[in-house]
Amino acid sequence: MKSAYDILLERGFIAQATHEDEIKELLAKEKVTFYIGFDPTADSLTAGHFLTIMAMAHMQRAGHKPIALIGGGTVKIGDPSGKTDMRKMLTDEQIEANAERFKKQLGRLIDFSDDKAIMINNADWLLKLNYVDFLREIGVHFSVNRMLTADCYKSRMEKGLTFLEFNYMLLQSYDFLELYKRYGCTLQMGGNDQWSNILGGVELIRRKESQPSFGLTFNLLTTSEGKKMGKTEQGAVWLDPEKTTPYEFYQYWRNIEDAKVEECLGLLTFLPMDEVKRLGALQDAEINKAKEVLAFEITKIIHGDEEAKKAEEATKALFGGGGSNANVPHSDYNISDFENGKDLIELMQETGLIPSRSEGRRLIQQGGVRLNDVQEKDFGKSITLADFTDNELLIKKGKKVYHLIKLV
RNA sequence: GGAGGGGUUCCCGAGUGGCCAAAGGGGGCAGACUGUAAAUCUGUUGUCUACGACUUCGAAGGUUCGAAUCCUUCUCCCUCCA
Repeated sequence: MKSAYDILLERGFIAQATHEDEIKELLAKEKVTFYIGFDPTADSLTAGHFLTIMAMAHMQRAGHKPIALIGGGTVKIGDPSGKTDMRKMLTDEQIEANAERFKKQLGRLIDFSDDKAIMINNADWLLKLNYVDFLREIGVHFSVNRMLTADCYKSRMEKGLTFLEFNYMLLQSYDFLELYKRYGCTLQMGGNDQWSNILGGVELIRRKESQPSFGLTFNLLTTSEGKKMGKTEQGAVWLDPEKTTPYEFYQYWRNIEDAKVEECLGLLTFLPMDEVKRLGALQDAEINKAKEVLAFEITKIIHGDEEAKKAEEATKALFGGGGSNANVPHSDYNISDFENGKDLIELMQETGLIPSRSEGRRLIQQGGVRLNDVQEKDFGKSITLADFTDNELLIKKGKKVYHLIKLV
């Protein structure tokens, strides 16, 4: 049987490891307790977190025990790694609310029943630390000189780095030590941007406990241009269906660039690797089939089978190939709303297709709006019942954004 | 604490009295080409009751016929010195 390490390697997760051979051996013969941290900076996890959660799931399936560490304490500091600016400060209430939502979302992907996994918040120990004691016990083991050479601080050396943020590494390292002592956690994993922070913890455990511990990082999802993936023009791709609907979520992955299809299939689905390779090898227009599979599988993992099917159905209806309109993004209106005509731009604004009337005008003038697939060039257009077909009016914005108006 | 330099539209960054709703780039949106891809080209990118009006250049006052530009106070940031 393949070890968890082999699986992660094969699927393309592994970026760096502190002790490759030892970790490989350890994961092959022992049940390992490992942890990944999530700072509750927003009220939902994002597609970026999804990658690490998948790694966690693979590990759990291979028999290891995950600890999902909610960073209720560390979030108050803010990780400067890879950030060009300091983060906004969050209030205690926000942090708590965010942490609650993280818990729910993680619970969907990781099995926390029967002590198969642990979820814990580092606020439990970080918030009661005594400053002087902490400096004497932990701070003494860190060299400022070495910290400053860390890659993750480089960009901040020009823009400025506060002492607050500079301490982030110490706190994360302390977390690892704490989890090591509490649960015998010997492995920390995370995105590759966490490398320095993870190393800090490994070294701290070696110095304080004279014991080995390990770190492993994952490749981050980036576009072929090297930008972070999981972001759209509207912001991040969220795992919360209220922030990013399953349909939008599906569409995001359906529109992934060709070069990333195989990588994403490996990282973000549970499909067997030979299937991943087969799909990834498809060429030209054929690769769209692979993208359909990718979008469906990922949506299924996050939102469940039913929502994935709905998203797929809606996509078929909109982009050709039949299917019913039932699951297309839509708004319900009364017949009376259109009896005297309703301004098209106003309607588009109400459905969220456009943020302002000016935007609507531009869009229409540039030929970016279609009503039931007929281009509309008149920005003063008033929609009446005559514009509906079978009580439905499909508004298309650009090539990919649809909204259905239903009369009820 | 002292000296100096700054805060401009989503971001970076020009602009030192009217020609400024503000150059240029990035990003976004739309059009063309396509495969719901990438790349490329074109247009566009404050708001509105739209050939005009209104609100924007850290904040509040002031000078002026007229201010992003000048003055005053405040505030935040950066650099050098201590």
